[in-house]
Amino acid sequence: MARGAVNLKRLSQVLGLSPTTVSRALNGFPEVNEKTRARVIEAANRLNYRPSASAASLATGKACAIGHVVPLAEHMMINPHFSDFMAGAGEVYAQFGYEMLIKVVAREDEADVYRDFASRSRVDGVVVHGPATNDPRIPLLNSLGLPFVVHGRCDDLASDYSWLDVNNRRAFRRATEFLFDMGHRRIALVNGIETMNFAGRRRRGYEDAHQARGVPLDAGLIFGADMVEPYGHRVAKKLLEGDNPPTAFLVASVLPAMGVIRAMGELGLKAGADISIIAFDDDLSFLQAPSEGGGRGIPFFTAMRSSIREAGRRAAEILLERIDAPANAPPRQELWEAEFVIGTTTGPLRETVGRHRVFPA
Amino acid sequence: MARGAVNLKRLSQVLGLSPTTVSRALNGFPEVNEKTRARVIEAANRLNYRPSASAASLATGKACAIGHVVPLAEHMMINPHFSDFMAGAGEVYAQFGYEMLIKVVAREDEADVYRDFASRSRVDGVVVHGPATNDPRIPLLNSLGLPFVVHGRCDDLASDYSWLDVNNRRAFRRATEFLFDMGHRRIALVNGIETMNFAGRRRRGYEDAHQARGVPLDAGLIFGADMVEPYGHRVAKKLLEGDNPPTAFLVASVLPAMGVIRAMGELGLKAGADISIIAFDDDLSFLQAPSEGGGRGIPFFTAMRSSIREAGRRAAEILLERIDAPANAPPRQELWEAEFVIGTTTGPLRETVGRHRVFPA
DNA sequence: TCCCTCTTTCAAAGCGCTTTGAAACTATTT
DNA sequence: AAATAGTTTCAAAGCGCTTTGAAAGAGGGA
Repeated sequence: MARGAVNLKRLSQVLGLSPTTVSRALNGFPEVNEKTRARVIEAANRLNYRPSASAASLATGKACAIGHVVPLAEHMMINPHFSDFMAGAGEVYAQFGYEMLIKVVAREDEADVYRDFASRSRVDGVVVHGPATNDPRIPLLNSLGLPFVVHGRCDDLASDYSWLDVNNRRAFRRATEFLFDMGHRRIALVNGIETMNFAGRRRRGYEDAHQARGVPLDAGLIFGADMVEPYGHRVAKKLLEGDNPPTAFLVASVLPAMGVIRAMGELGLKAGADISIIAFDDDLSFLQAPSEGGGRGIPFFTAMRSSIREAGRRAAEILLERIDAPANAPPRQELWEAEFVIGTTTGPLRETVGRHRVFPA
Repeated sequence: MARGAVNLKRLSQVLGLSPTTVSRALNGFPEVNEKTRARVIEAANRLNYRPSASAASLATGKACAIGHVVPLAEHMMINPHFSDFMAGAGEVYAQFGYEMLIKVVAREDEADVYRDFASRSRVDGVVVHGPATNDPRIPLLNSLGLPFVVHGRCDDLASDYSWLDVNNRRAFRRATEFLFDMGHRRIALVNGIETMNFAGRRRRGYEDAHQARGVPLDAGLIFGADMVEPYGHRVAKKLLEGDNPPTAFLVASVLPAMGVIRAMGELGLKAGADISIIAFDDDLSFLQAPSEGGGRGIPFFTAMRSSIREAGRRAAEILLERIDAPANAPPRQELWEAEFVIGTTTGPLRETVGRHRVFPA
């Protein structure tokens, strides 16, 4: 405690009341006279009284904090997708008087951190990021009795835990079919890392569409890696300079999609006219131009869009709800549909798509 | 505390020792027999004992947590620069057993949060992000007695507080002179928001170079906004389509620099050959291609480079050091020089830079 | 007036840890 | 054997809050 800060004892002395009454008055208990309560609140504000967090935690057993574990690894590092999610969650925490506790650790230490969170009662719950198939964290957290919510899902038999996810499979199926409808047949899939569960679903959606339309899959058009800008650039450059290039790209994030755009720029190709691109758009805040006059202009990318920030908000709400709910409450599971927005990066198939074409006059 | 978790009392009963001795044994006090200590540690591991965080905080007055306040506003939201910094800081915290506590609040509530942090002793120190000129947070934190370190500086008379900053002025002067040396005379400055202190310094560096070389400034070439991708795109498009376009761009971050690249691609211009670009590169992790074979390849952007993640690490170290240091210890101040790396986006001035040029064969 | 109920306040006992000051035990010296 | 010093352990008192169970005060009915 900062030196000289006023604590409950001192405040109650000043008021000529017992600590009990003061505590109750401030915490909204009904059995305290409204006149007394007003007096207490006034004095608390005047003396700038704030209850010690650790003392309150110790007494109540509640930490009023939510933990987020961030793997230190290269992939799934603190990336823009992640931090936008956090920003959304943080808003909700602040609103409900919770703290957000972030721990950056090597992946192999993640389980330890959860155990630590649970037994040291540092947090009341955690958000699980980037679930893999059959992620060991779910059974661990269940056995620890620590409330949690998963951003994403672990497998199709969404079993006994709460999650919030986007219907990635349907979104990618729909986007693929949209490109088919535009006449495209060779569509590159620039996917995220396939160990991440959501990437697998996206691929399945892409495959679903091919199967439904009877278009054969070409393994040479499917890629998976961290969703960073240079990845998109590298893949696009390689494909577009190679033989039999694709006429469209389906990209897992706007970051690699920007890389694809860059590669096309270098080759003199124009998005929409020469090559079509659809990106999954998490509505990342740092890519949005400050809205001039309110509404958003016509989007650049044709995209499957779902705000990851909004997902962060909702995940936080679900978690707080579960923390207050009885332990046997049924898990909450939400599947969101991505919005499909048409921007400037898609167009009908052109007859001749050569490489190093002269820029159209 | 999780139900059934073993606490100090239980552990000491099991061992047949007093809580005092067990606590001292685990905390490395010298006055405990090494044999006893070994026995205690073994039992603690076996029973999976972990001291309660809040109880320890309450008893010691130390929170073992560092606070970061993130304004909810549009600019200086959780952006990639910010989160890379956090990742670096988080590594250091984890290493020293500290927690990172993040609070997302509206800017006008920031002072309240600091007061709260201090009087509720939730954190032992804070990191101040994005200082403005004469930032009110510095006197506030000083008066609260809460240790802090500033990422950046508030004014040139770097007074009585600890900070870590990059020599932005020199970096931008040097980059501008580099472009002058290449023959460029009309150089656009795509700066960050000028209320941020660092943006002012960058502008001054740009102006220094002009003055030193006797090149007149053109206010029509200077811009300031949030460092997002569409900003660079918008400015570049406007300038390059206008009369008397610049031949080079000096950009405050790789994000808007990517926007500039995109605009150039749309106009059929090639970076380096047609237009030169130098960006300030914070070494953002999500823009780095995974290093194949260890070393980093030839960089795309010619850039002033300084790892913001490394800055996060160092800032955390400085803060932890200050927390342990006596209150009257002199502040720590570090000024880093940015590295200048030559990539593919700069080249000598071309005679004729038209617009909508045909892509070179 | 007395008794009963309802409202309002309080004293005291934790929550689980650290830390002070003292006690018990050992080893060394007189 | 007694005194001294050094080592090792402990009982007890907090840290600042919440919460239980009880006491005091107020109001109403007999």
